[in-house]
Amino acid sequence: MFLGELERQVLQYLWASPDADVKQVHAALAPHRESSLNTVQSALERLFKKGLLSRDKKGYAYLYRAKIDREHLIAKLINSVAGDFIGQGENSLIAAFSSVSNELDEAQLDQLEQLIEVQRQQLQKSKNNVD
Amino acid sequence: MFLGELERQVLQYLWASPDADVKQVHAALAPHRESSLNTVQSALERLFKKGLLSRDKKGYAYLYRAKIDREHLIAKLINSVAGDFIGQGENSLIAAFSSVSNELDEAQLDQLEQLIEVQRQQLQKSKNNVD
DNA sequence: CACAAAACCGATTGCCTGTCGGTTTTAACT
DNA sequence: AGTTAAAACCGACAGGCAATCGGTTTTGTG
Repeated sequence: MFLGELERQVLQYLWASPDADVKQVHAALAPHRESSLNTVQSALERLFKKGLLSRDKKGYAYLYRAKIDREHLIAKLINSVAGDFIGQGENSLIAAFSSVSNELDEAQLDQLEQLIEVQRQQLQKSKNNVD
Repeated sequence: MFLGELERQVLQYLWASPDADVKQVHAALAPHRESSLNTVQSALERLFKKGLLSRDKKGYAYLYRAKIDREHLIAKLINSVAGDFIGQGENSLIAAFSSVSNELDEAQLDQLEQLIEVQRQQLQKSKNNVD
């Protein structure tokens, strides 16, 4: 999967301001980019067709929302670029982690271990909920 | 940065068999893909222009080598797709890690911590070499 | 039902990969 | 040095996708 510059900006805006219509998105992007309203409309439609946005009619216009949050999208993108280089047997995510890990310094490794600890607690919690 | 299918296959081959000329690469890819020799040549040239390969003349032909190993390339790609969504202040790599970490199970977290440990030792070693 | 607002469609541009034929360069051999 | 075959290089074209936007159709509302 690949996203263009405008599509990324649209997504960023919708993460910050969900349930926006085309005019709002266009207005918000106007300072940074001189795209016509139709152009923004097209980007919204493309993202919708890609399954990244959902929408509901409200009066005349559609209100758009991101169907996926930033973290999950980044995870998907990482999986996508890494998966192209990693065999089916291997676990892409772990392989990707290992690809990056040898560029990290000690402080970053500390941060990482904290993230792992958080995720461990998360898993423990959902386990308890199932019990 | 984005790589096409043929470019990826070429890279994969060169990682396994460095210092190959066009004919070798073409021969190696032939079973999987029916590209002409010129097509493979173009892919090699494009990768060279992108800075991903180096080359030296040996007789008639150039011998190509990957300038970057698989792990570093994946790391670069991750940085590239993640960086588009992450502000300049933030550390893209850590942010990317955190994006993926909430999809990992306990076994994978264990693997990750091992990787971190390995990297810690790596850092310790290079520190000693400097001393 | 009329009409304005928004959605939708189609065409165009630009960029990139893959494709390859044909020409130019060049290494090697006599 | 000249010939020649091998390989590099150049240019063109197709296909796909994002961005662009004008113009037409659909549609919600008074």
